[in-house]
Amino acid sequence: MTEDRGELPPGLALSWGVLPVQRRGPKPALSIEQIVATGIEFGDRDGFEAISLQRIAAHLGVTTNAMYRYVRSKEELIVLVNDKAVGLPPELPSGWRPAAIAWVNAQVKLYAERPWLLDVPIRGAPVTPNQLRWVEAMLTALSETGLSQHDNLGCLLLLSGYVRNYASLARQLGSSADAPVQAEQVGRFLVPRLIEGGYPTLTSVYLNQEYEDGLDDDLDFGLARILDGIDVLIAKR
Amino acid sequence: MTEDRGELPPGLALSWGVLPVQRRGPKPALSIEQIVATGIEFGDRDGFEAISLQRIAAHLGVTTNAMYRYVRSKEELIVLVNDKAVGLPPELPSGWRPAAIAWVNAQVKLYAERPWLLDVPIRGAPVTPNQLRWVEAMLTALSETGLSQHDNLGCLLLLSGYVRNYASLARQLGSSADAPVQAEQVGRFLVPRLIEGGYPTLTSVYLNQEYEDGLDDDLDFGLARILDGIDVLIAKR
DNA sequence: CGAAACTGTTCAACCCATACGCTTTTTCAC
DNA sequence: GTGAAAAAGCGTATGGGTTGAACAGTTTCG
Repeated sequence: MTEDRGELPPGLALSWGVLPVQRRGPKPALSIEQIVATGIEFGDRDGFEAISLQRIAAHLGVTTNAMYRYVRSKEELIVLVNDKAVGLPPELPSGWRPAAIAWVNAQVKLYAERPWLLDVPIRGAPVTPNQLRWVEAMLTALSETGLSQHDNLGCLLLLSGYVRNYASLARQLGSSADAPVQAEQVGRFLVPRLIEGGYPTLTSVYLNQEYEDGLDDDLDFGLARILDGIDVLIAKR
Repeated sequence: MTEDRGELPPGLALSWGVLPVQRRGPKPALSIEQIVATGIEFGDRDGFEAISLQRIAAHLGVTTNAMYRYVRSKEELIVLVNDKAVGLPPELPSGWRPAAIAWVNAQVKLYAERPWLLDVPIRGAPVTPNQLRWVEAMLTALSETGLSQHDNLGCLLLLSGYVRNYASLARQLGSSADAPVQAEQVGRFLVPRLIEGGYPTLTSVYLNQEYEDGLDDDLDFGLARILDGIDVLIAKR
């Protein structure tokens, strides 16, 4: 009856709602939901670094170590917070291409709303419920391409990697108020060294200020490349 | 004369060899090179977690806080260690397509040799010397496509995101000895929940064990998609 | 020589994690 | 039914790790 979650990766069982059966002893003062919700709250307010066991414990009126009755480690907590914060994917339009565009844009929006999600270290393949909802949504949209499951997985890997990369860059360049200032400062430091160090192409990139303009275009650009590439594959088979 | 590195991101100045000028006072007992080399040593031997200021300090016969005379923070240390460990890119063959393939494979090899590089959190766009060598190499290879610099940057973003994602997945699935066992265990846990939870596509993916076979094929697959997508763009312009 | 500047150490705070001990509640034997 | 044992909960104590402030020793410049 009691699931043997000994060997499972941190957060897997808990994210699916499998909690260790408790048979005797005092009632828990807290709940996982409460803890995770507090973690998200702190993340939204003060960023990823603010999600600490100590802070959550203090906020809930408990000592830090009481947390370890609910999660095995901070890593497990982060996995749970991440899955909850990711939430559910939107309804995708029909047609794999519009669906892919909608899916990518939804993720970009998500990362814009909760930038700290980009700071969550990636442990490996997604296994938690909400993450898998996103995967499932895109995978079913891709199923109409007629490609093999294997190929569809490859396409998914391509898309998800791209979104994350793009969102990470967009956060650095675009979001915060002093970002342009900082970017300019970096440029002033970097350009002379690029010139002297033998980085001709990068030098011209920086001098043309290619990195500054329209990030929205960049998103569509890379996405179009990927989708065209998939199209080529579909035509080929 | 003294560069104002106050506003620069951590590790930027140091990675380019700009150290604060020292005029009087005792000679430093250590050097940045020494510290970074020790960090890489620990990373290679025991993984990313083993790179700690305390350990490095102990190994070099100093107290932990003496480290802060050399680096501003652990983050800065990690940036330096990362750049050094990344090293120089290989010579790329001529032709942008072969060059891209070689570039991607070289990175995959790098990540296979130093898996802990995948645990280094990504702060944003690359700015350190060796990282930029890689960027420069690929960018010059792409320059023969006749695309705009802007487009070339988009292609690069595509490729680098893909490599990292792929390598991260490959590490999880393929490397360690007990990985298959763990994967199977995850599958046993997950499949019933996928069935009941309404994940039909993922269920079939797991049942067909699509995730197990040939990762090398996957690398080539996604890469081919990207390159085909770029090809389409070139033809279009 | 004296003062300025840089060195490294000590002290202190916060965070993650483990071990142990006390209390509470359930279970089961009598 | 009742009471003791078992197990779960929380707190205290302890230790490794990152970070910063305050302090004392050293070297070099003026």
